[in-house]
Amino acid sequence: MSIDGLDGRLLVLLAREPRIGVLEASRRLGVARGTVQARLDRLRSSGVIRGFGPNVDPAALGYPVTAFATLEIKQGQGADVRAHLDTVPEVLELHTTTGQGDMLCRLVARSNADLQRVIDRVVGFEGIVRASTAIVMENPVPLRIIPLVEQAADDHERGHRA
Amino acid sequence: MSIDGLDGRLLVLLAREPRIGVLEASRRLGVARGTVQARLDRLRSSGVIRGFGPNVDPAALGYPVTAFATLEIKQGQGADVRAHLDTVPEVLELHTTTGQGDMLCRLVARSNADLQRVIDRVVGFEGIVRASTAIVMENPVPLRIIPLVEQAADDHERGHRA
DNA sequence: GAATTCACTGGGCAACCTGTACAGCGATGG
DNA sequence: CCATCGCTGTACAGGTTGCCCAGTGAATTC
Repeated sequence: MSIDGLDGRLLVLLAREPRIGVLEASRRLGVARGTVQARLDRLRSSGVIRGFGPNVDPAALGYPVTAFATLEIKQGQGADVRAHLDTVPEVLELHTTTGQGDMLCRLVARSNADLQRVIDRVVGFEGIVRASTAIVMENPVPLRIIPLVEQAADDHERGHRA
Repeated sequence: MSIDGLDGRLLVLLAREPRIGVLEASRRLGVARGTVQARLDRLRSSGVIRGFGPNVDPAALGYPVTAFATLEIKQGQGADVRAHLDTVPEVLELHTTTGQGDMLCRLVARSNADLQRVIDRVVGFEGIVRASTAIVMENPVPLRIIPLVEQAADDHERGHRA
């Protein structure tokens, strides 16, 4: 699946002003409404757009502290550890990785003190050998996708022109 | 800012079925439409809901490889490095952290080979002393917020009942 | 070269939803 | 006891959605 310039502009538009509807988007993009509708359907069914879930800010929920924990897992305990971490609400995401650690997870907590409780809960589990935590101080680049979308669209255009 | 049970149910509902409107949400929650509207306004203006941007899947855009890079920065070069990384589309997010590394960033690439190009571009910059990269193999817990929302709502309810 | 396929356009329709406003009502708190 | 606050139920106008269609142009196929 790849996207063309119109898809790219549509995605950027939606990312910047999520509240606009299909009609308004078609006006902004200078195409017919049906076109926008068809593009959106295609982007959704092809999986490029997973959904339009609300972006909830953990800090506003009372969890202003974010941290990343690298976990080392005892051989063969991977599945158990995954299941365990899945039950901890403060674990916002979990990845298994190559490298010295075996897993990397993103945590949030109510305070630095509370982070200790979260970490204890995370690592207090048979199968986790060691954990090293890095507390997030600043977030200079918040999770974003627009630059990548623009690049993907550009690549496609260039490919056609070439 | 904290949320009560109704806010929690509303957020969960929106997370599960983002396409439903205010009217449908009010029907599901068993409250008046105006109530849902007021709650939504409050959640938005208080920052709990940042927006409703589309969730774009980098893999579907042609970037199926994800990696986390820990960067060590030369003293005083932080701002320059941030500005540099901000210009790299494959850098999806960047955090400054405590711990042995100074920064942690999430990268995507078109392939493992392409990841080398991305990393070269990321670290090919005056001010970055060392980088260690962990490639993501699996993502057992994708970025989520619902469990935390439920816990925050429960906490609030319990606080009132107590 | 001709036929076919495909995406986009521009239009129309009924049904629905949104934004906004208002009065009534019960609970909360001073 | 009174005022405030949030929720309910209702109403209205306007915009939007989902869906349909025929026509056009360009690219693909035979």
